[in-house]
Amino acid sequence: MRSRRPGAAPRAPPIPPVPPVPPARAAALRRRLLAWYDASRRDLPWRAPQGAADPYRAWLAEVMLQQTRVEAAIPYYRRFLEAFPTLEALAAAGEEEVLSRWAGLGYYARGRNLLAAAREAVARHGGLPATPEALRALPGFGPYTAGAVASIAFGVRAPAVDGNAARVLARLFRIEGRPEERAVRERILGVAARLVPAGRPGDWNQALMELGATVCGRAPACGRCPVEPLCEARRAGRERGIPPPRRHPAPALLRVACAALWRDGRLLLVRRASRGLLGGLWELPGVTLHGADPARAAVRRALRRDLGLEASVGRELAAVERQLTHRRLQLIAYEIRSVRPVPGTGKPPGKSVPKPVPGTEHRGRAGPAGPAPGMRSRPVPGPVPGTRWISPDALEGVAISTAVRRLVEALAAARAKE
DNA sequence: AACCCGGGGTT
DNA sequence: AACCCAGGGTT
Repeated sequence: MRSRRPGAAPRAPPIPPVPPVPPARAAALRRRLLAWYDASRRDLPWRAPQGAADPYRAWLAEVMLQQTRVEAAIPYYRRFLEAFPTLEALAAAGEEEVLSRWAGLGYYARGRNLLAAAREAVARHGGLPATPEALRALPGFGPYTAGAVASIAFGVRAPAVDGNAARVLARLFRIEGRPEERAVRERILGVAARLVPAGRPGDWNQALMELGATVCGRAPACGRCPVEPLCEARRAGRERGIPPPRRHPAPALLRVACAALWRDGRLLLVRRASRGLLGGLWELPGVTLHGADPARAAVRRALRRDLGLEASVGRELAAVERQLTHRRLQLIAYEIRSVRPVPGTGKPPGKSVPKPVPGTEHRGRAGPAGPAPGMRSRPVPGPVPGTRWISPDALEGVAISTAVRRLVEALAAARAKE
């Protein structure tokens, strides 16, 4: 520590540089970690027995693994690959079809971006491009996924730093501070870029992540760690404090009231807008409640505005509550006693629909439906754009969130008891 | 930089 | 209940 000379200007705290990565240390880390990976890597469906992975499969796995644990993604990966075995098959698919295979996985923009990127890759490159820069230009490819696919599938010497790798590297090089801050992130990325070996970039990146997932977690098992002797956080006794935990505000409550419209044992579903919460998925027609909104009146207004239906709203039939990361989602379904078309709105032209507060809208449709679906009378049973009737025991193939699935199941159970 | 986006497991 | 997960997009 050098003392400041009298008269010298007080210096702002220096920006910490990327920690040095001596070649000998890099070589030791690579040797030990790759040996450990060869011996104890998990047998995952998208991993080739040896060598480079199939680009399409590696990409699909990476997207499904975004913010999603390996064990949770595996069954989805198998089913998705069965439906869309190749990049070309995916590119030729429809969004509804893709989203129905994604249903339950969450973060549905991943599914939509996956389809858009597949189409773009086939059209512009005749397949997935090999460089991180070209991949990065496709929807759904951020820095991590671009580096992961380039290194794992194409052998490009690019880093791929996910949450696991970031934690491992921060500990190995004792990088203190919050990884959300740019300076900290740049130091981690700097170390990562210097460490990737030219020989086995994909295995190296996966080894870092694998170590973070199985050994170097929030509560690290240093006794099983192949690089413990090289870990500066461990040497300083700081392994448990790096990285510091993030804090999130308590999730807000989102109350949604909806209508259980039955016809011939089937329920009416409407489609949500493709952006925002649960974008592009099907749900019961309804509305988000604000404050102490009376639920039944709100449902009545929503049916009139969105579907052109005059309805009599009955009692509560079912309710479910789901915990999302950032929301407590509460769904309440009400009985619909009778329903008839609002006079004069059978063929609404460009009727102005009140614009919902962004992020709180609970209708997926651009405008009112055409012919009203009658309950007893059956005026025009033809399909209405943006709506569909589904049987509760035929939910496979329907793009529907877990929350709405639970609600539909509860409604079917309540109906069965009558 | 801050916020949004699901669902589920671990501690 | 807090925290996290093979992150990316938008503002």
